[in-house]
Amino acid sequence: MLGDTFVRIMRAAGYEVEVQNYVDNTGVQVADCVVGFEHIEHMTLETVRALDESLPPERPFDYYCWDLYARVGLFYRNGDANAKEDAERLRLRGETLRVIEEGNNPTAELADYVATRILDCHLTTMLRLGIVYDVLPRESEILHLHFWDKAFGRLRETNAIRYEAEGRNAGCWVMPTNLHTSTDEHEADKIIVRSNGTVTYAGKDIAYQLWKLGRLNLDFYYKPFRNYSNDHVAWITTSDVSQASSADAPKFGGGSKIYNVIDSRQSYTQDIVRQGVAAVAPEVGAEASVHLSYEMVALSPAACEDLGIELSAEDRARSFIEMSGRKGLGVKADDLITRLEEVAETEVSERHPELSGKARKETAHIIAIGALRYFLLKWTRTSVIAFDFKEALSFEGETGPYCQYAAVRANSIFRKMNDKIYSQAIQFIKRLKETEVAEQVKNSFANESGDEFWTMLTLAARLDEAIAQSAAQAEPAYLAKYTFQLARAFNLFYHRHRIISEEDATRRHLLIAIADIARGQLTRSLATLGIAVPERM
RNA sequence: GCUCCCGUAGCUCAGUGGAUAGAGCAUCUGCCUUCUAAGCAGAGGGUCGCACGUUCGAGUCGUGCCGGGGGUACCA
Repeated sequence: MLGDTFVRIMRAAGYEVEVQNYVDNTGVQVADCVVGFEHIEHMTLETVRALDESLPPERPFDYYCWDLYARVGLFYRNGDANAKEDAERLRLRGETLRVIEEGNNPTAELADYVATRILDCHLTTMLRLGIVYDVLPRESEILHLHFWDKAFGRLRETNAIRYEAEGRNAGCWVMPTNLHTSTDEHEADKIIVRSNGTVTYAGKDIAYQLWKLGRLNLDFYYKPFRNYSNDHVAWITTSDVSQASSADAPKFGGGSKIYNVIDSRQSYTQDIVRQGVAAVAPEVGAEASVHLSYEMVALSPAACEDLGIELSAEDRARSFIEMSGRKGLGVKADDLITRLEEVAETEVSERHPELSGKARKETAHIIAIGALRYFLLKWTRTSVIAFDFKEALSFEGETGPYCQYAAVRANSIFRKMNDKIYSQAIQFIKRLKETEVAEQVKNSFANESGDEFWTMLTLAARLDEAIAQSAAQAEPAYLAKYTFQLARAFNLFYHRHRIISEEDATRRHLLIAIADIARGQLTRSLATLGIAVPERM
């Protein structure tokens, strides 16, 4: 949500932006799902595929894997959530990870199926929120197309990493760093290549970021993955030349600046990655790679209760509880969106019984997405979001629907206004430079409403400034706050002035012009946040 | 230990060195014969964690302390 909105803001500010979604298809989470299928359920690619096809639409493959992943967490602990992980069972993960990385074996094929299906589900969920991607670089290609090998060579040449022959990290390639000092418990150096020869995420991300900056002189092969519309396809990387249609794909990567939208808990890893990138490509330096970090979305104690999760007395006293996929502790985006849509539909049906079922659903969807997007965007990136159902499902006060409502009210003025009154106002405003007209306007601004007019107009005029500032600070919350202020100002303006029925013609022309400007700016501001305005609400 | 972030109204949070520190929620009180009340107006509620410093001026910058959280994995 943060990344998508930042993209919209950057584009609105005039930048050319490419949207990538990194597909970590050789990582531990995929490996764990595969361990679940192979060693708990004793399934193969064929039976997993059959299972997938038999799943009901309300509990699709990603839901199944969410549950399975939590079961694997228990499996590693021999069924006791509080026990230590069993070293023997944990070895299954390591072996699975290694075999996946190696490729060309049944386990790797199963992993590929699982990762691809999860990705497909993920894109569908994101599309509900209005989020789309340009390219989906897969971690497996970073390895198979030798991105890593090349980056590895450069890291060695520049002495950014060194081989440890002995000690705790014997057999590993590590990157020395002074980002923090070492203790008995914690080594200062970061392991880039494990003693079994596999590469850590940090290593793969260094290679990936070098490609993103056009500093690797290698490229992926591409094939279409998802058709959003006729002119927008999300391309996925492949190492299989025969399947690729790279010639039809746009040119990806090679950016001058990259924003890596990653949880602040990964800031240490990102610092390491940036250090590695800067060592290999000193000409672009560390500034070219920005860690666009954000604090986590956690659960409020009340939300845990709503989810039926029992909390210790200690946890209940906390302001938030961290989500955990491994513990199955979290809110699934699809569930939340569906719930928001249901609540919105109830409201829409009450207010607009005349609308068709289809129109109600469409309106409810727009409101639900507006509510969710604003709810997640109103917090600054450094603030932990303690997710609360009551707050997230609220449509009043500082919310997306409040802002949408202001725009809907504005539009409804113009829907009810007859064309003649509107065109009169437009003609009048066009003649502003004429002395006589200017004099009339000046008089209208001179009375007690003048200040209100100016407040509304100057605030509306600051949209571009708000977008520029939001882009410069990489802080979507700034634009969210501005949008709310603009909506609030319009609601007050709407309340204070009758527009269509205003009898003083000059005053009416001005009210119409101001309302027209306000609704235009509000609509643009909302669109930049990825929030649409429904016909009615 | 080291390191990063947070501490502002009952709660959740904004706040770009500059005016009397602001929103939303919650509580209380008003306002629908009108372009939509998912709205508007009003009331109460503050030692901006503490101390010292820089400055004409500090919620904002610096130093130290106190409290909370994250990271410091051969996870990501």
